[in-house]
Amino acid sequence: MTPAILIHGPTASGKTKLAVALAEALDGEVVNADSMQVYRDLNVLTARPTQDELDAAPHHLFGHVDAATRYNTGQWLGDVERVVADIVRRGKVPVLVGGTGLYFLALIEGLSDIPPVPEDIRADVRSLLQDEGAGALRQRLEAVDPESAERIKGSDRQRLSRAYEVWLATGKPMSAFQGARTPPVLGKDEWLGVALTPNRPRLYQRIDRRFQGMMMKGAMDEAKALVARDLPADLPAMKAHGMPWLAAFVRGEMSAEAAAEHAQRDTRRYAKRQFTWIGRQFPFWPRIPSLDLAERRRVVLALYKEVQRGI
RNA sequence: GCCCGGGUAGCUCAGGGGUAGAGCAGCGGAUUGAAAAUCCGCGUGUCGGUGGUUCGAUUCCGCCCCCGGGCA
Repeated sequence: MTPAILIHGPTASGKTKLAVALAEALDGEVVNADSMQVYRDLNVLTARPTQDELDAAPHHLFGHVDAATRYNTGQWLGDVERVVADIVRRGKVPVLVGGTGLYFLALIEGLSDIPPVPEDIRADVRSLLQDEGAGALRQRLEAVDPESAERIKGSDRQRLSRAYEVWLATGKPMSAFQGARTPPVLGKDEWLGVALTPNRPRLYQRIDRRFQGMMMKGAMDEAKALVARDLPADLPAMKAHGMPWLAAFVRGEMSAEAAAEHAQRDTRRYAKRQFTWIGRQFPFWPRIPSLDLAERRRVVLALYKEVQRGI
């Protein structure tokens, strides 16, 4: 098949521009691999591609989910499998781009084959966590799935919840599922992964400036509209960088300046975690430290040619 | 020029003759359907400079430099 290109890198590293440039050069189509850019209600705030960029090449899985939905890795994997298959069938090059490392990991290594957990069970566990706390949830989990409980550190509410949900839904410990994985959407020779790794101080500067730019492009209106929907605060979409703080500003609980500072700080911290992820999970993906678009494009196209020759 | 006050971590500051803390920022790590999430861990330092007193000075003394305020 036509090999796909996977572009990963910390937030504000210029992934979108590079993806569009590559799609144009290779007659490709851009596919979103970012957990927040899927939400329709979040455009400016998640730095989705601009109209010009959308016009330059076909785009998929951007803004196709409502903010009220609890979208997740499994759903994305299903969506992306369908989209990539279609792109390949039409003889185009899939260019997957995004900041969500877990999505890429699932894409190339598969996920444990765990049946979907019904929403009512998930809601039960959420309220259990709310009422009893992480410690109690851990105790419950220890009783039914000691192996997972052992593996999950501290009061990691999310992983404790997930493991307990799986047990409630399937009657089996999550650890029993984790030995095997679903076949990956992209096999070993079907993709080229590259990681954008700009200098950190410069990236932090870009993050801070980009947020200012978002504010000028209507981020506040976007936040207001989302707040007006009065959705549960624990929805993924409500946790997009800046949303909790802008929401606090909208409610009159915080100054705009403080909200901006918090949003920028959260984003910087996220970029730091992304660096860790790239370093540890994708140690063999070629690094591209340059911030220059033409240089990046040249490097990736050269790598891509090598991959094509190898197939 | 004179008189005060201050120069300690990236920032705001505490401390005080036995080479130093706190908050924020930051750094390292984990990561299997919430992942822009969630969690674990870590003070990162010529205590402005230079002489002196002292067994020992970031701390006390002298001089110098810088910042703020006051008087001229």
